[in-house]
Amino acid sequence: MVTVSTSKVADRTYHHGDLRSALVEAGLRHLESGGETDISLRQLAREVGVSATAVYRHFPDKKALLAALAESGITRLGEAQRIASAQAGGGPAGFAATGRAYVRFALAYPALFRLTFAHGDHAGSPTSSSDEPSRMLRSYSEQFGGGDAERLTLQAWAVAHGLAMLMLDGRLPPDDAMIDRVIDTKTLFPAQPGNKRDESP
Amino acid sequence: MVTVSTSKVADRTYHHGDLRSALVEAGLRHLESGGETDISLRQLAREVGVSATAVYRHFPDKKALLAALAESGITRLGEAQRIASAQAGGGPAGFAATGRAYVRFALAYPALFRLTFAHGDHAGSPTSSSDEPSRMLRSYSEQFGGGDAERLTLQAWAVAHGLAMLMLDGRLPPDDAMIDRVIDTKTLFPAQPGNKRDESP
DNA sequence: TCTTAATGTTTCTGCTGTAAACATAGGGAC
DNA sequence: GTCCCTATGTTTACAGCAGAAACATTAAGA
Repeated sequence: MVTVSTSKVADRTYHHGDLRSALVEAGLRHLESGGETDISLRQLAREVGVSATAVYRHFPDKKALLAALAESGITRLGEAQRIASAQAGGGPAGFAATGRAYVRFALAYPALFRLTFAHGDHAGSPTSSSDEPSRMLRSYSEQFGGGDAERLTLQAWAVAHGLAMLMLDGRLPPDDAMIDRVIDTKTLFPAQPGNKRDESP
Repeated sequence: MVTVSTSKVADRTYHHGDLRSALVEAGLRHLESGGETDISLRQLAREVGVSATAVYRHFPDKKALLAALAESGITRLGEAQRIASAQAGGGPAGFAATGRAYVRFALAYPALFRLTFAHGDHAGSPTSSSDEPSRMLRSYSEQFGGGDAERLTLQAWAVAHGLAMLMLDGRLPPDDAMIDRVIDTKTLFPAQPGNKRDESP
């Protein structure tokens, strides 16, 4: 009577199979489910059903795990922005939509958003970054920046990021209408033809 | 041979004298001296020369101590902004100066700045706050907001805060010239007479 | 002088990240 | 088929943390 295990799922074998992915998934679940920023390696390991120190076979330290999670955060943010941009039909409205999506993403996944911006490896301005949020921002700014694309890039990013952080930190109420009012095409980049703020009726 | 102590200073008595202030001062020293956000109660207590749990006679928990430190942070930020505003001679230039001072303060005292915005008790927008940074922001926005003061308040705050956070988190280089370029009177609130961005020569 | 309230200390619990030594399995070389 | 190597687990241990509970000391007022 041999206890050969032919079932290949949930078998509690000595080796987990794909612990790295499991840890990242557990971490994401944790981050998405609540506003709690703190993540405990041991807790994560417990949830995955593995000893605390097993984590170190896949990540040199906690920071590395967090960095992996942060990467997922950027990806998801990019998806949200791409969808918002498309729904707005591109153009100046699309640009504004990516900004609003940025803030709404932060409010929807506070912990993930915080982590994303606290633990990115990534050095350098969006001028040199290749992640999707940066690329979209750069692209739109070049379209509507009117000779000073970089300034627009920075201002647009700063407004969205600042609004997001202030709302996350309870400095401003997480008001949806307020997002629309602050991230406004007309007042934020009025340099475009047909988009001037001084046009009188 | 009585060991009566008549000296009233640095006597290592059982009772510290003013432990609460000493803890806050030690905390501030800690926050100002480096970029490290983490503060340990025990370390603070050690520096002050007192047992770890003595802290709890003056603060219900760690959060409360951090909140006290955060309050100091707001005060100092306000001072920096008031000076900058005065040096710029008030007006639109003064407004921009408060914004730049905001970002420079963040870069100069990263840990203190972070703490200030992470652990403020304070609920509500700057519309209702009475701290000096909020009052200055409100006042300037009403002067130059041109009918939509609240929007200007929010946008100005968001730009400064966003830029500060992005630089603190290593997303943008802490470039002094970049601060000047992003927080720019002409492009950020162009609604003022004599301050239009579209005036052709 | 005696009592009491404020403020400090010791001791303890349960949590954390992580280092070191050991255990187990799966796959390739013989 | 057997043997050994390597990847990936576990156990154990350490130091540091926040905070609760019980006890000690002191200053001030009745």
